[in-house]
Amino acid sequence: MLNDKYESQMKKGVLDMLVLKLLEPEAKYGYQIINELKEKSNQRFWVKEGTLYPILYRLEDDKLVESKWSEAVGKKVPRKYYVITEEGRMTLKEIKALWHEISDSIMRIMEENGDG
Amino acid sequence: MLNDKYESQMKKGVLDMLVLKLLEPEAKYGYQIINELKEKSNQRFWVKEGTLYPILYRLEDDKLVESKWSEAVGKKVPRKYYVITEEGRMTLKEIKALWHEISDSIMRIMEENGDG
DNA sequence: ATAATATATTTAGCAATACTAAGTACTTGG
DNA sequence: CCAAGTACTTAGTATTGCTAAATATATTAT
Repeated sequence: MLNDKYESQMKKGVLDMLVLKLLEPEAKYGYQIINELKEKSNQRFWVKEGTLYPILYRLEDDKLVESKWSEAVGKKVPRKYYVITEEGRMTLKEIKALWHEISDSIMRIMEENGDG
Repeated sequence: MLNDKYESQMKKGVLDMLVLKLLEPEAKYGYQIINELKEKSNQRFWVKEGTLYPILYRLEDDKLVESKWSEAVGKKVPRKYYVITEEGRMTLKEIKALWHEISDSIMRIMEENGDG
């Protein structure tokens, strides 16, 4: 399907932003982020692990998040929690502003009448 | 600059849509499309030739546009005009709807308060 | 005339990122 | 015991926007 191609391209760049946004209120682990993304977007951002984890590693390389393994409480599977950094919060604000500017630009062009 | 990276990623997928949109009212040639994109987006979509022409070739491969060289009127530089096809018009509608859905999804997540 | 700028298209190669697919490993329910 | 769910990792691919340069003609300035 042609639309699938456009859909995955349109997601580029915004996934980082969405992940940072989900981490804004509190630290979360990978699997949890995947599920929240899926739910909050009505299944539109249904990313596989192979999509999310590389994003998290990138954000960590860029110092926008930090990770900490959970203490072994009981017999739980270990979880790697991601915490947004101060730099991450500032970057999130910038990316968000950027996204609004770009989508406003797109909207202006797309809603224009042919004779405008 | 970190933002430049996000900006070019965020443009992915939407440039095809914008080009189709500009071709909707009438046939245009490459250079003209570049200038209109630049003007109508307040210089935000200031694409280089190496960005636009491959997009046009792709759209042509996908049968969404057709191209015709201009007749040699006087001593004008030859121009290759791109004409949107019927399939292109239908696809434009679909991509536009898709873009609205995706950007609405993004908006919903981004404007959410931390407490849910 | 000559040089510089604008118009106009083409192409090679790079970097970033979403995707598929598979693998590892532990826990829980039937 | 076996299947399904949880949780993380990694290899490899395709797409696409970008840089950069090459080609060629037309117009404007010196």
